[in-house]
Amino acid sequence: MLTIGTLARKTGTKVQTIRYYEQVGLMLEPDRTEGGQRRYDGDGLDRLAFIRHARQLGFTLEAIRELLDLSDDPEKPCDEADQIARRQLLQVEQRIARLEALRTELERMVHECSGGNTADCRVLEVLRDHSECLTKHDEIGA
Amino acid sequence: MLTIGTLARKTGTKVQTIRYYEQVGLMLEPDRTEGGQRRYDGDGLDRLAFIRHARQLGFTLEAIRELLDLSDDPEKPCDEADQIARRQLLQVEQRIARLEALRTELERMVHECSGGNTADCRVLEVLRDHSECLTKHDEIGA
DNA sequence: ATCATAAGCTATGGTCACTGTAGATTGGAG
DNA sequence: CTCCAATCTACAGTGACCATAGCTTATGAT
Repeated sequence: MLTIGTLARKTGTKVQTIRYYEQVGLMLEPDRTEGGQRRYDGDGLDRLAFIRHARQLGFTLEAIRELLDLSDDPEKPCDEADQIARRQLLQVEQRIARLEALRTELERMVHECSGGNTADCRVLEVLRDHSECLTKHDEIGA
Repeated sequence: MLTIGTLARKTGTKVQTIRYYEQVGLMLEPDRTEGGQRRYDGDGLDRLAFIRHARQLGFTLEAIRELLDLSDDPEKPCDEADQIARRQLLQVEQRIARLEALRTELERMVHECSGGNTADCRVLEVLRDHSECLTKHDEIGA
Protein backbone atom coordinates (compact mmCIF):
# COMPACT_ATOMS: atom_id res chain seq x y z
CA MET A 1 0.00 0.00 0.00
CA LEU A 2 1.36 3.38 -1.05
CA THR A 3 0.85 6.70 0.64
CA ILE A 4 -0.04 9.61 -1.60
CA GLY A 5 3.46 10.98 -1.13
CA THR A 6 5.10 7.77 -2.31
CA LEU A 7 2.77 7.63 -5.29
CA ALA A 8 3.67 11.22 -6.06
CA ARG A 9 7.38 10.45 -5.99
CA LYS A 10 7.00 7.32 -8.13
CA THR A 11 5.13 9.18 -10.86
CA GLY A 12 6.69 12.62 -10.67
CA THR A 13 3.38 14.19 -9.68
CA LYS A 14 2.63 16.75 -7.00
CA VAL A 15 0.55 15.44 -4.11
CA GLN A 16 -2.05 18.14 -4.67
CA THR A 17 -2.27 17.18 -8.31
CA ILE A 18 -3.22 13.62 -7.38
CA ARG A 19 -5.92 14.91 -5.08
CA TYR A 20 -7.05 17.20 -7.88
CA TYR A 21 -7.31 14.25 -10.28
CA GLU A 22 -9.47 12.49 -7.71
CA GLN A 23 -11.62 15.58 -7.29
CA VAL A 24 -12.34 15.79 -11.01
CA GLY A 25 -12.99 12.07 -11.24
CA LEU A 26 -9.91 10.90 -13.11
CA MET A 27 -8.45 9.00 -10.20
CA LEU A 28 -10.80 6.68 -8.35
CA GLU A 29 -11.30 7.19 -4.64
CA PRO A 30 -8.74 4.99 -2.91
CA ASP A 31 -9.03 3.16 0.38
CA ARG A 32 -8.39 5.21 3.48
CA THR A 33 -6.70 4.43 6.78
CA GLU A 34 -8.75 4.71 9.96
CA GLY A 35 -7.38 8.21 10.32
CA GLY A 36 -8.55 9.13 6.83
CA GLN A 37 -5.31 9.04 4.84
CA ARG A 38 -5.33 7.72 1.27
CA ARG A 39 -3.65 4.38 0.55
CA TYR A 40 -3.08 3.31 -3.05
CA ASP A 41 -2.56 -0.10 -4.65
CA GLY A 42 -1.00 -1.15 -7.94
CA ASP A 43 -4.11 -0.19 -9.89
CA GLY A 44 -3.93 3.33 -8.55
CA LEU A 45 -0.30 3.53 -9.58
CA ASP A 46 -1.06 2.24 -13.09
CA ARG A 47 -3.91 4.64 -13.52
CA LEU A 48 -1.88 7.63 -12.44
CA ALA A 49 1.01 6.58 -14.68
CA PHE A 50 -1.43 6.38 -17.59
CA ILE A 51 -2.78 9.85 -16.82
CA ARG A 52 0.66 11.41 -16.47
CA HIS A 53 1.91 9.82 -19.64
CA ALA A 54 -1.08 11.03 -21.59
CA ARG A 55 -0.61 14.52 -20.14
CA GLN A 56 3.01 14.47 -21.25
CA LEU A 57 1.75 13.69 -24.73
CA GLY A 58 -0.43 16.77 -24.50
CA PHE A 59 -3.85 15.15 -24.12
CA THR A 60 -6.37 17.24 -22.22
CA LEU A 61 -7.91 15.83 -19.06
CA GLU A 62 -11.15 15.50 -20.99
CA ALA A 63 -9.46 13.37 -23.65
CA ILE A 64 -7.78 11.31 -20.95
CA ARG A 65 -11.13 10.73 -19.34
CA GLU A 66 -12.38 9.26 -22.62
CA LEU A 67 -9.26 7.16 -23.02
CA LEU A 68 -9.61 5.80 -19.49
CA ASP A 69 -13.24 4.91 -20.15
CA LEU A 70 -12.20 3.02 -23.27
CA SER A 71 -9.35 1.39 -21.44
CA ASP A 72 -11.73 0.17 -18.75
CA ASP A 73 -13.81 -1.68 -21.32
CA PRO A 74 -11.60 -4.03 -23.37
CA GLU A 75 -14.50 -5.20 -25.55
CA LYS A 76 -15.07 -1.83 -27.15
CA PRO A 77 -13.70 -1.28 -30.64
CA CYS A 78 -10.42 0.53 -30.84
CA ASP A 79 -11.62 3.21 -33.27
CA GLU A 80 -12.41 5.78 -30.65
CA ALA A 81 -9.03 5.66 -28.98
CA ASP A 82 -7.48 5.90 -32.40
CA GLN A 83 -9.62 8.92 -33.24
CA ILE A 84 -8.61 10.70 -30.05
CA ALA A 85 -4.95 10.06 -30.74
CA ARG A 86 -5.32 11.28 -34.33
CA ARG A 87 -6.99 14.46 -33.16
CA GLN A 88 -4.15 15.01 -30.77
CA LEU A 89 -1.58 14.38 -33.50
CA LEU A 90 -3.30 16.90 -35.74
CA GLN A 91 -3.28 19.51 -33.01
CA VAL A 92 0.39 18.94 -32.33
CA GLU A 93 1.17 19.30 -36.01
CA GLN A 94 -0.76 22.55 -36.21
CA ARG A 95 1.00 23.92 -33.17
CA ILE A 96 4.37 23.06 -34.65
CA ALA A 97 3.49 24.82 -37.88
CA ARG A 98 2.44 27.96 -36.05
CA LEU A 99 5.45 27.95 -33.79
CA GLU A 100 7.72 27.62 -36.79
CA ALA A 101 6.19 30.74 -38.30
CA LEU A 102 6.79 32.54 -35.01
CA ARG A 103 10.37 31.33 -34.89
CA THR A 104 11.04 32.75 -38.33
CA GLU A 105 9.59 36.08 -37.34
CA LEU A 106 11.44 36.24 -34.04
CA GLU A 107 14.72 35.28 -35.70
CA ARG A 108 14.29 38.09 -38.16
CA MET A 109 13.56 40.56 -35.37
CA VAL A 110 16.54 39.51 -33.33
CA HIS A 111 19.02 39.30 -36.17
CA GLU A 112 18.19 42.73 -37.46
CA CYS A 113 18.74 44.36 -34.10
CA SER A 114 21.99 46.23 -34.41
CA GLY A 115 22.16 47.43 -30.82
CA GLY A 116 21.42 51.16 -30.87
CA ASN A 117 18.76 52.64 -28.64
CA THR A 118 15.09 51.83 -28.56
CA ALA A 119 14.20 54.68 -30.90
CA ASP A 120 15.35 52.60 -33.86
CA CYS A 121 15.13 49.11 -32.40
CA ARG A 122 14.02 46.59 -34.97
CA VAL A 123 12.33 44.43 -32.34
CA LEU A 124 10.02 47.23 -31.27
CA GLU A 125 9.55 48.41 -34.81
CA VAL A 126 8.36 45.05 -36.02
CA LEU A 127 5.96 44.82 -33.11
CA ARG A 128 4.63 48.27 -33.93
CA ASP A 129 3.96 47.49 -37.53
CA HIS A 130 2.39 44.17 -38.31
CA SER A 131 2.64 44.85 -42.03
CA GLU A 132 6.38 44.23 -41.81
CA CYS A 133 5.77 40.59 -41.06
CA LEU A 134 6.69 38.08 -43.69
CA THR A 135 4.77 35.23 -42.16
CA LYS A 136 1.22 34.85 -41.09
CA HIS A 137 0.72 34.17 -37.43
CA ASP A 138 -2.81 34.93 -36.62
CA GLU A 139 -3.92 32.93 -33.67
CA ILE A 140 -2.91 33.64 -30.14
CA GLY A 141 -1.68 31.11 -27.65
CA ALA A 142 0.92 28.88 -29.26
CA MET B 1 -12.60 58.98 -31.77
CA LEU B 2 -13.22 55.26 -31.63
CA THR B 3 -15.64 53.36 -29.45
CA ILE B 4 -14.33 50.27 -27.75
CA GLY B 5 -16.33 48.14 -30.17
CA THR B 6 -14.76 49.76 -33.22
CA LEU B 7 -11.31 49.37 -31.70
CA ALA B 8 -12.10 45.74 -31.05
CA ARG B 9 -13.12 45.17 -34.67
CA LYS B 10 -10.08 46.96 -36.04
CA THR B 11 -7.65 44.86 -34.02
CA GLY B 12 -9.45 41.55 -33.84
CA THR B 13 -9.80 41.76 -30.09
CA LYS B 14 -12.78 41.04 -27.87
CA VAL B 15 -14.21 44.09 -26.11
CA GLN B 16 -13.74 42.44 -22.73
CA THR B 17 -10.13 41.77 -23.56
CA ILE B 18 -9.48 45.47 -24.14
CA ARG B 19 -11.08 46.29 -20.79
CA TYR B 20 -8.97 43.54 -19.25
CA TYR B 21 -5.78 45.06 -20.70
CA GLU B 22 -6.77 48.37 -19.14
CA GLN B 23 -7.45 46.70 -15.82
CA VAL B 24 -3.99 45.14 -15.71
CA GLY B 25 -2.37 48.37 -16.79
CA LEU B 26 -1.33 47.50 -20.35
CA MET B 27 -3.77 49.87 -21.99
CA LEU B 28 -3.87 53.41 -20.64
CA GLU B 29 -7.15 54.76 -19.37
CA PRO B 30 -8.79 56.50 -22.32
CA ASP B 31 -11.01 59.55 -22.33
CA ARG B 32 -14.65 58.98 -21.49
CA THR B 33 -17.86 60.50 -22.79
CA GLU B 34 -20.08 62.33 -20.33
CA GLY B 35 -22.02 59.12 -19.95
CA GLY B 36 -18.86 57.21 -19.05
CA GLN B 37 -18.12 55.33 -22.30
CA ARG B 38 -14.51 54.89 -23.44
CA ARG B 39 -13.33 56.80 -26.53
CA TYR B 40 -9.98 55.94 -28.09
CA ASP B 41 -7.61 57.92 -30.31
CA GLY B 42 -4.85 56.82 -32.70
CA ASP B 43 -2.41 56.22 -29.85
CA GLY B 44 -4.81 53.81 -28.22
CA LEU B 45 -5.15 51.98 -31.51
CA ASP B 46 -1.38 51.78 -31.99
CA ARG B 47 -0.84 50.56 -28.48
CA LEU B 48 -3.46 47.84 -28.78
CA ALA B 49 -2.07 46.77 -32.16
CA PHE B 50 1.37 46.47 -30.56
CA ILE B 51 -0.01 44.36 -27.73
CA ARG B 52 -1.96 42.08 -30.02
CA HIS B 53 0.95 41.60 -32.35
CA ALA B 54 3.26 40.73 -29.47
CA ARG B 55 0.66 38.29 -28.13
CA GLN B 56 0.48 36.65 -31.54
CA LEU B 57 4.23 36.19 -31.33
CA GLY B 58 3.73 34.44 -28.02
CA PHE B 59 5.03 37.11 -25.63
CA THR B 60 3.45 37.04 -22.19
CA LEU B 61 1.64 40.11 -20.94
CA GLU B 62 4.51 40.64 -18.52
CA ALA B 63 7.03 40.68 -21.38
CA ILE B 64 4.77 43.01 -23.33
CA ARG B 65 4.63 45.33 -20.36
CA GLU B 66 8.44 45.54 -20.44
CA LEU B 67 8.48 46.07 -24.19
CA LEU B 68 5.93 48.87 -23.90
CA ASP B 69 7.99 50.54 -21.19
CA LEU B 70 11.04 50.41 -23.44
CA SER B 71 9.02 51.63 -26.37
CA ASP B 72 7.82 54.61 -24.35
CA ASP B 73 11.38 55.75 -23.74
CA PRO B 74 13.26 56.07 -27.05
CA GLU B 75 16.54 57.04 -25.34
CA LYS B 76 17.00 53.72 -23.60
CA PRO B 77 19.46 51.27 -25.09
CA CYS B 78 17.99 48.59 -27.27
CA ASP B 79 19.63 45.68 -25.43
CA GLU B 80 16.71 44.96 -23.20
CA ALA B 81 14.18 44.66 -25.98
CA ASP B 82 16.63 42.45 -27.79
CA GLN B 83 17.07 40.26 -24.70
CA ILE B 84 13.33 39.84 -24.32
CA ALA B 85 12.95 38.84 -27.95
CA ARG B 86 15.84 36.39 -27.66
CA ARG B 87 14.31 34.79 -24.58
CA GLN B 88 11.08 34.44 -26.48
CA LEU B 89 12.86 32.90 -29.45
CA LEU B 90 14.57 30.40 -27.19
CA GLN B 91 11.29 29.40 -25.63
CA VAL B 92 9.68 28.96 -29.01
CA GLU B 93 12.55 26.77 -30.13
CA GLN B 94 12.27 24.62 -27.04
CA ARG B 95 8.57 24.22 -27.52
CA ILE B 96 9.06 23.17 -31.11
CA ALA B 97 11.62 20.58 -30.07
CA ARG B 98 9.30 19.10 -27.49
CA LEU B 99 6.32 19.08 -29.80
CA GLU B 100 8.33 17.29 -32.42
CA ALA B 101 9.13 14.54 -29.94
CA LEU B 102 5.42 14.27 -29.18
CA ARG B 103 4.55 14.14 -32.84
CA THR B 104 6.92 11.23 -33.36
CA GLU B 105 5.39 9.35 -30.47
CA LEU B 106 1.82 10.04 -31.52
CA GLU B 107 2.54 9.04 -35.10
CA ARG B 108 3.92 5.76 -33.88
CA MET B 109 0.85 5.16 -31.71
CA VAL B 110 -1.56 5.96 -34.48
CA HIS B 111 0.21 4.03 -37.22
CA GLU B 112 0.48 0.89 -35.19
CA CYS B 113 -3.21 0.83 -34.42
CA SER B 114 -4.62 -1.95 -36.53
CA GLY B 115 -8.23 -1.44 -35.56
CA GLY B 116 -9.20 -4.34 -33.32
CA ASN B 117 -10.80 -3.72 -29.95
CA THR B 118 -9.42 -1.80 -27.06
CA ALA B 119 -8.01 -4.89 -25.39
CA ASP B 120 -5.09 -4.83 -27.78
CA CYS B 121 -5.13 -1.24 -28.88
CA ARG B 122 -1.66 0.14 -29.41
CA VAL B 123 -2.71 3.63 -28.44
CA LEU B 124 -3.86 2.55 -25.02
CA GLU B 125 -0.98 0.17 -24.65
CA VAL B 126 1.62 2.84 -25.24
CA LEU B 127 -0.11 5.11 -22.77
CA ARG B 128 -0.13 2.33 -20.22
CA ASP B 129 3.54 1.60 -20.53
CA HIS B 130 5.86 4.55 -20.71
CA SER B 131 8.85 2.27 -21.25
CA GLU B 132 7.64 1.65 -24.78
CA CYS B 133 8.40 5.21 -25.70
CA LEU B 134 11.27 5.83 -28.02
CA THR B 135 11.47 9.52 -27.36
CA LYS B 136 11.79 11.53 -24.21
CA HIS B 137 8.94 13.87 -23.53
CA ASP B 138 9.11 14.76 -19.92
CA GLU B 139 7.59 18.12 -19.34
CA ILE B 140 3.92 18.77 -19.37
CA GLY B 141 2.14 21.54 -21.16
CA ALA B 142 3.44 21.84 -24.69
C1' DA C 1 -39.39 64.82 -28.42
C1' DT C 2 -39.78 60.17 -27.88
C1' DC C 3 -38.70 55.53 -28.42
C1' DA C 4 -36.26 51.33 -29.65
C1' DT C 5 -32.26 49.00 -29.49
C1' DA C 6 -27.49 48.23 -30.20
C1' DA C 7 -23.66 48.96 -27.77
C1' DG C 8 -21.63 50.29 -23.74
C1' DC C 9 -20.89 49.94 -18.49
C1' DT C 10 -19.45 47.33 -13.89
C1' DA C 11 -19.06 43.34 -11.26
C1' DT C 12 -18.63 38.78 -10.81
C1' DG C 13 -17.79 33.97 -11.95
C1' DG C 14 -15.96 30.48 -15.00
C1' DT C 15 -12.22 28.26 -17.90
C1' DC C 16 -7.84 24.79 -17.80
C1' DA C 17 -4.76 22.33 -15.16
C1' DC C 18 -2.87 22.85 -11.80
C1' DT C 19 -0.08 25.23 -7.45
C1' DG C 20 0.14 27.27 -2.98
C1' DT C 21 -1.35 28.31 1.63
C1' DA C 22 -3.41 27.88 6.42
C1' DG C 23 -4.51 25.37 10.06
C1' DA C 24 -5.72 21.01 11.89
C1' DT C 25 -4.86 15.93 12.20
C1' DT C 26 -2.41 11.46 11.62
C1' DG C 27 1.32 7.90 11.38
C1' DG C 28 5.42 5.97 12.42
C1' DA C 29 10.08 6.25 14.47
C1' DG C 30 12.76 6.83 18.65
C1' DC D 1 4.77 9.08 24.88
C1' DT D 2 6.59 12.49 22.28
C1' DC D 3 7.91 14.48 18.11
C1' DC D 4 7.77 15.83 13.49
C1' DA D 5 7.10 14.90 8.78
C1' DA D 6 3.37 13.77 6.14
C1' DT D 7 -1.31 14.05 5.39
C1' DC D 8 -5.91 16.09 5.63
C1' DT D 9 -9.66 19.75 4.03
C1' DA D 10 -10.82 24.02 2.24
C1' DC D 11 -9.94 27.83 -0.13
C1' DA D 12 -7.31 31.38 -2.95
C1' DG D 13 -4.36 32.34 -6.84
C1' DT D 14 -2.11 31.66 -11.56
C1' DG D 15 -2.48 33.49 -16.93
C1' DA D 16 -5.10 35.34 -20.27
C1' DC D 17 -8.87 35.79 -21.14
C1' DC D 18 -14.49 34.69 -22.01
C1' DA D 19 -19.33 34.78 -20.52
C1' DT D 20 -23.13 36.39 -18.01
C1' DA D 21 -26.42 39.50 -15.52
C1' DG D 22 -28.40 43.64 -14.94
C1' DC D 23 -28.06 48.20 -15.76
C1' DT D 24 -27.08 52.75 -18.56
C1' DT D 25 -25.88 55.38 -22.73
C1' DA D 26 -25.73 56.77 -27.62
C1' DT D 27 -27.86 56.97 -31.81
C1' DG D 28 -31.05 56.67 -35.58
C1' DA D 29 -36.02 56.53 -36.81
C1' DT D 30 -40.37 58.20 -36.16
